[in-house]
Amino acid sequence: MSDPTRQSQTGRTAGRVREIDPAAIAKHFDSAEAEKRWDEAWQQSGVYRWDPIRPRAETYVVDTPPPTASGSLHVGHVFSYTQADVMVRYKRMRGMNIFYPMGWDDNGLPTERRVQNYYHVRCDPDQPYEPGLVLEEASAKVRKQPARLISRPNFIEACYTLIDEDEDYFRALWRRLGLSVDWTQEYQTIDDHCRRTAQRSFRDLFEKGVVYTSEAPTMWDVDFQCAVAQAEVEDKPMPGAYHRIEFAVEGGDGSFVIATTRPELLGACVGVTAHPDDERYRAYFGKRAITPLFRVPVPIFPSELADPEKGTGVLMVCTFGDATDVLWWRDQGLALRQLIGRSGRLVDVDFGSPAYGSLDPVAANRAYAELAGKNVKQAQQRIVELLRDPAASATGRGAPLVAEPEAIEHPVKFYEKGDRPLEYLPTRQWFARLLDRKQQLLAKGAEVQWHPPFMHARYRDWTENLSLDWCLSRQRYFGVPIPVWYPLGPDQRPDFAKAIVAATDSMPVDPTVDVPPGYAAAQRGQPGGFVGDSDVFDTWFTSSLTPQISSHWGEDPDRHARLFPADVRPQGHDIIRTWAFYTIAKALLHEDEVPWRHTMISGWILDPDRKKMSKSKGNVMTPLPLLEEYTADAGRYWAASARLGSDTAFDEQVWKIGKRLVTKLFNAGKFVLSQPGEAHPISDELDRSFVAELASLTAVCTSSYEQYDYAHALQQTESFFWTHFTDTYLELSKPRARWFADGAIGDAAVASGSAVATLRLGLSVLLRLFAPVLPYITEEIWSWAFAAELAHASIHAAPWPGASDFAHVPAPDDTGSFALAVSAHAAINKAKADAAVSMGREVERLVLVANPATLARLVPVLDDVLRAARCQSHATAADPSLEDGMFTVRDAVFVAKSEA
RNA sequence: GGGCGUGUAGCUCAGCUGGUUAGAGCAUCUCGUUUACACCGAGAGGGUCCGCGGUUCGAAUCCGUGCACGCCCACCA
Repeated sequence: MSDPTRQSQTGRTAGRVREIDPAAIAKHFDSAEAEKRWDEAWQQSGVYRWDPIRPRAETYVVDTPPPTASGSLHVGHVFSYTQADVMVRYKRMRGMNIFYPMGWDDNGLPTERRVQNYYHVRCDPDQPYEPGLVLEEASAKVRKQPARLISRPNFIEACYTLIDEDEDYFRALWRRLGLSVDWTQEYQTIDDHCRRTAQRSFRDLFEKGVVYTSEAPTMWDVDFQCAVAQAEVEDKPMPGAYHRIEFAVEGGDGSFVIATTRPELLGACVGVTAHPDDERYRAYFGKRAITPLFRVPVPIFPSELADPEKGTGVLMVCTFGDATDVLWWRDQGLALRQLIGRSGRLVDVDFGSPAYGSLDPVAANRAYAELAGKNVKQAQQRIVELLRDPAASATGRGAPLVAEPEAIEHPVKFYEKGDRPLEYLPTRQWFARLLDRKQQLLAKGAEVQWHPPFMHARYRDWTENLSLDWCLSRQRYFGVPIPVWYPLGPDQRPDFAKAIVAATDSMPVDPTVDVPPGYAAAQRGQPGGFVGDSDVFDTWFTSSLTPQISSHWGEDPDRHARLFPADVRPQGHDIIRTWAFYTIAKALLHEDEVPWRHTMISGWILDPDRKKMSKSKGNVMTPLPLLEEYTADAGRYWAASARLGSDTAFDEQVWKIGKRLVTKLFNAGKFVLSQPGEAHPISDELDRSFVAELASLTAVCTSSYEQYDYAHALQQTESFFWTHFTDTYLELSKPRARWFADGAIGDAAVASGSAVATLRLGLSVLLRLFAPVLPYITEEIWSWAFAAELAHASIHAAPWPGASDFAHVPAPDDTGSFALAVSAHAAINKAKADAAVSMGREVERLVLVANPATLARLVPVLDDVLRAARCQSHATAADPSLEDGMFTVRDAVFVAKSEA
């Protein structure tokens, strides 16, 4: 189909060209009608269908980003998905067999949240399943009441219902936008196939010893009650305060004051540290401090990580205030005094127990009773009051709080979707070992070609600075279950070291429902029986497998070989550290491969004030009204005008320009294809020099696209189309093109045929250069004549323009001829503008001035210039002072309007 | 604190490996209806290419440096 040797050539076709009847074509382009019609035609003809038979080398595989359909739809989606589609369309026209799937990322929190809000429900795993439960969108009245509690299976059903609706909406947008997706290759990250792929991935990593489970302090969101990975954490500046609290040194020899922003963790204090060189505290190293209020002795140790400049230079180590606390706790083998529970409230503890070892358990427990059950904020408030009481002192020298809290602003870690600061809680989680593979991760990242290249730095920086293994498990409901069971001992305690991973052929499994091999269902939860892991995977665990999901890794080796690694991953720069990183990690861990050879990184759409668009700011633009007003092609034009990787302020003006271009193409197409003519070879100097310009434009566009620089190709094509084609060549060749209709014979017929053939070649090439960006209008015009004439039913399956389009056109005698004609034409235009006459006004006579060499070179195209200007007679004058290629006009006399 | 990017006309942006007088579109102004297009055409005005220093016959472009803006990462006592 795309074999260039089978391509017929405009201008070579024998006999009359197939012209259209301009009257049969609407005055204006009805974009809405055309978009609907062509979308249907494309789906029917299957132009975007992947051919599973063609070899890998001819295949271009796209690892499409699966959108979160439950998220809000805005112009940013149009932006980045169009940029990818433009590249895909180019590759398709280059003859590549395109694999371009669409997935939906339904897993996880965004969907759960949307279901909770939409139906005003909460998932409660203890509720019984209600078969056939039908939920409705919650009314304002219902929303005022407490959310309805529904069972986990009901909740998951509700998720499925809603994502189906959301996906329909997205699908409609993608179709409207003209994304050349192969809709037979669709997946949902929650469907059986994806769950199987994710669980298979886990099993493979388990067998390779890459994943492990451990109970360790993990970042924890107290609202979602869920573990969080390093990649999902962001810092927010928060107001806080230094609280200066006096500790005693055991044995009565001294005291010191620590500064802390988290006084509520005083009861969780397990140590005290200062810099080894800090003279103020050197004497205390090796001794024990006594905490005020709770009177617990804790070791005092030196640490390089303590900053003498910060606070008072000495600080309390708690389980756990921050990441450094976790480090110290591990390195020093400190006690574990976990005060903060999973819900973010302080749990009950006994300060008299050996784990706490208070010297005055009664007083400690009395104080702590004031805090237990409170959340962090409330506890902080209360403990500050308690610390103002001199009786709480560990030194007996007055209130432990030695100064009023000093307000500061400091960065605090949040889950990116969370509302309250993260806590570190010791919980059992599954992890993937990444820290010991940094070098390989960096090497794979360097193997990928990043577009633009500087985006590679983000990947590199993130990988180099990685400090935690990947926490894979999440305490959520709507996700892919971790396919693991644990044997229960006689005491009903799970043996985590003997995890039973589901067999590949049983996947997908839900361990909370399915039974592990060798056990009976009745043994669930029984002594000597088993228990299923109730957690699900981090959503990235599944979405990092999109290349393998598409290639049917582990299921269809032939397909996998044809589709993996993919050729290109389009995505946003905000998810380099997550999606790109984890995808590279997975490909490395499973097969020691890169997941794709190229990645194209789109920028963001900012609002006109250069602020990021977000739902909460209320500055989100929805795309459909824009597409209605300006056409889908115009929206694509806007998206394709922006270079990869650069954030772009939304500018409706660009949509307007896009629409103007569409209209112009429509009109130019109508004109060119309505010229009748004998299809003579392209012979005239003007025509040949125009074709030479066209060929060089084509070469520029091709090389730009090869570098993923679609924006440059578009800009060049647009500028050529407007200035060289419509403003100039069309005008210059128009008189000759019309000769045929006037019954020209002999040389005139040849000259006329040359013009018509050139117009058609120009249009055909320009349409194809525009086709990746403007699929609708180009297809529309293509269908008028070229589809039959050039034997490619769809422009999107037509070959990308190249040497074979120009091979039959002889080179011009002077490659500068066209530029000279443009320049001379412009000089006459200026004379008309200066005289305030219309461009169509006939010229009785004029004098064309240029330097002698330029005048001589102009001769072969002079007639075309003069005819286009409606010039009855002329003279030339030499002015050696003028630069090469420059013209001016003198003594122009115009035919009076009434006569004309 | 580390890294990346950006800075060109009133606005949005092109200007590749250095090469005459720096470009486009929009906006402004003037003129013009011409059988593809008034959803149009022709023309004009408008710039210390962020500052400073350097390399060079020649710098928007290369080097150094400073400034401004944006982003990523680190910084949580």
